Amino acid sequence: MNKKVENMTDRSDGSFFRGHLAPQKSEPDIRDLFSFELQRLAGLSTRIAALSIRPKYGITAREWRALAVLKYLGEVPLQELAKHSGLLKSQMSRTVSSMIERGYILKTANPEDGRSILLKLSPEGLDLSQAILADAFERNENMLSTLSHAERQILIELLQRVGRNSAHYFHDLKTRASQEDLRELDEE
Amino acid sequence: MNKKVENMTDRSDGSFFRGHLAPQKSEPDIRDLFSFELQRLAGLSTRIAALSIRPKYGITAREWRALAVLKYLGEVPLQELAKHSGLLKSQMSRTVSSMIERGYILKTANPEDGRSILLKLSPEGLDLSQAILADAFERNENMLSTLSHAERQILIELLQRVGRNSAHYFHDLKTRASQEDLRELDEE
DNA sequence: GAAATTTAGTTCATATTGTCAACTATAATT
DNA sequence: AATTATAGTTGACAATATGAACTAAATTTC
Repeated sequence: MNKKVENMTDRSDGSFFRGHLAPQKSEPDIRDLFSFELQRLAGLSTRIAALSIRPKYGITAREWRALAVLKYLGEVPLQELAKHSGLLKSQMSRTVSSMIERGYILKTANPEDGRSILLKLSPEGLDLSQAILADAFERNENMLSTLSHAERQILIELLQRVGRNSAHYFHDLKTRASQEDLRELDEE
Repeated sequence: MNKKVENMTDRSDGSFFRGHLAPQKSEPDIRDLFSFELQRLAGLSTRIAALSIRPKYGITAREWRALAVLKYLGEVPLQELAKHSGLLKSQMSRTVSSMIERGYILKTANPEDGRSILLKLSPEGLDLSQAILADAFERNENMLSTLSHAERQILIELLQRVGRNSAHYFHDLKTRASQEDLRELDEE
């Protein structure tokens, strides 16, 4: 739960504390940027995952992610799966059809909507996703081993909150952008 | 519609590891995985950045990152710049040569090593990186607006620690992998 | 109830990114 | 001197991302 994090010193300019330089009246620096650190770590995490998943299971990280997401979703249309995985439906469509070919995902017609399909894991897909998930937890354990248990919970919780907040922000940005596009068309 | 899913994205107590809630019966679930949340957020952040940087400055996020990293590094060889940006030297070489063509980065020979080059920002590159950095801080502000300033500090510190720790882990993994490759060769 | 609009999914085209190996030219080691 | 290692560049290719065109089936509108 999320209260215990108050009462730390804020810098009034809103920038982050930087471990490497003593900040007095410092200029903006990319090392102070949340998204920079985020991207570097995400890239690292991708490389770590690829190192263990690809050679061992003959599957890409994205394919595996689709399986693992489908595992908790149960049986859903493609669009739903794409949304929860953070992919476009076009990407998900390809990913899924490759997983169907290999027998990890089963596809049935949606009785309630003829345009839609229902996807779920096959028994093989379930086994595979579980096996890889176990590996993934081990990798995460190693990545996070420098943090205490409490710190891990805080980290994940903060990431989730930022994730939800950023999703809203992104949606607003896109909406605003397309409105501006329309205005420009008008002016021409 | 599907009912297996609802109320899972948002657990009311805000805790992440469902194992603590229902330790006995819960199977591993990808939503419990740090790297999953990390990747989703990083993807979002990429899209948000692209939305604001690309159309406005005619530069990709990666190119900009190179400029911004170079800004704090000063004048360094390419390898050094690549390492701090989390890119391979081959990627950085391409990125840099495009930035040189456009006049944002200056390249001089390294007097101490004929193989190496020294890179630094041109005045134009400095201006550009500063302008984009200001935008980036604004974007981050919006992404993080749900957190208190103290929480932001904690988040970035935790990310930095995990980043350092994961870099070591990755290095170990790679070393181990190539040793295994060697063993296999021996056995043949 | 026919026409127009919207939606789910597939496919195509294209751009970007990531990875690795070959290649050059220097430098360092033996 | 010969070998080996390193810095950077380049080529080839796989993976990823984005958007738009297309189909078929809903849904809405008149």
